[in-house]
Amino acid sequence: MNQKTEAWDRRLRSAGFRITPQRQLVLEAVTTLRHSTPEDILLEVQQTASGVNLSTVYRTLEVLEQVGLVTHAHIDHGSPTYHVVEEAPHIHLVCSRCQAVESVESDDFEKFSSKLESQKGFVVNIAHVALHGLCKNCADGRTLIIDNEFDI
Amino acid sequence: MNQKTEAWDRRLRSAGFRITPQRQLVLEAVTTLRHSTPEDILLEVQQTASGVNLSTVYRTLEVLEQVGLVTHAHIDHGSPTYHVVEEAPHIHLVCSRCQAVESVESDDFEKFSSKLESQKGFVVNIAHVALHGLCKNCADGRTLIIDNEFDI
DNA sequence: GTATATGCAAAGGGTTTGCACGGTT
DNA sequence: AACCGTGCAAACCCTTTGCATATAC
Repeated sequence: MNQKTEAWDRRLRSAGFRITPQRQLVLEAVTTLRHSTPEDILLEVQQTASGVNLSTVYRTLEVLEQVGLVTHAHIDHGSPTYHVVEEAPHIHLVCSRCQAVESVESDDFEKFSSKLESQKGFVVNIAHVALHGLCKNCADGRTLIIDNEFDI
Repeated sequence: MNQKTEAWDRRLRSAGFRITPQRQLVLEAVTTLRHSTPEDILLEVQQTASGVNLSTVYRTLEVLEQVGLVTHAHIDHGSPTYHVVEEAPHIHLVCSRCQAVESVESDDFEKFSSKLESQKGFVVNIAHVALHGLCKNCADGRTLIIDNEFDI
C-alpha cells in the first residue's frame, strides 16, 4: 500500500500538482470503495479526523482523473462513479434492478470494439464503458430486456 | 407519418394514457431530432403555437418511455438523450471530443452481449448502450484512448 | 515567500413535485 | 361529471465557482 502511495505521489508531482492529505484520503477512499460516487467518497473520508470538504472531493477527483489515477463511468442516472485505474482493464455491468455493479475483464469487449474501430473508425474508451441490464440474480431466466420494464 | 401517429396513439391508449397535443408534439420532436435532450425537445416544441412546459416534457418522456415508444441513453455528463424506439435496434457511439452521436446496428454488439449472458448471466439492455470514445474524424489515427486525454 | 489547495457559502444547471386549473374521456 | 394531464412556481438534488484563508513547495 505504501508502494502504491508513492506511485500516486509521483504521478501527481510529475504533473505539477501538490501532495495534500485530502488528495491522499480521496485516493484511498476511491481504492477502498471500488465504485463510488463523490458523495460516497465524502462519507468515507469524513470518518477520518481531518475530513474533506465536498467541493474538494470534486476538485480532487478532477485532478486525479487528469493525471490518470482514477476514471469514472456513468453508472446510473445520478452521480458518476469513480474507480482507480487498474492494471487489468475492465468494463462495468450495472444492474438496473438491484443497482449492483460488476466488473468484468474487457477481452471479449475489445474484440467487438476493435471491429468497430476498423469498420467505423470509432475508437471506444473502454474504461468508460458501463452496460446496463439485469444481473444474474435479477435476470432470472429472462433473455430480453424490455426498455420500460425497469426504471432505467 | 399519419400511420405512425395512429400507432403511437394506440400504444398510449392501450396503456391507459390519454392522447394530448403535448404528447404528440413531444413524440414528433423526439422523432425529428433523433437524439435529443429534454431541453432540445422543449426548444423544438416551443416553436409551435401551443408550446409545452418543460415539466410536461419531462413527464411526457417518462410516459413515452413507460409505454415503450422512446428510450434514452446517457450520452454525456449532462442530460440524457432520448430517441424513438426503432425497428432496427442500435447502439450509440458518442464522441468525447466533438460530441457527435452515431448510431450503429447492434448485430456485432449482440454477439458480445450474448456471450456475456451465457458466461456471466448478465443480460444487457442493448437500447441503453452508449459507448464513449473518439469518432473517425477526431480519432485521426489513434488506436488507444487515454482516459484523461479528454474531458470524459 | 509564492503559488496552489482548501473550506465555506453562494450560485448554477437539470430534474422533480404540489397544487389549482384545464382538457380528455 | 370524473379523472387525468398541464402549467406554474417552488423545492430539490448534484455540481461548480468566487473568495479569503491555509498549506505545500
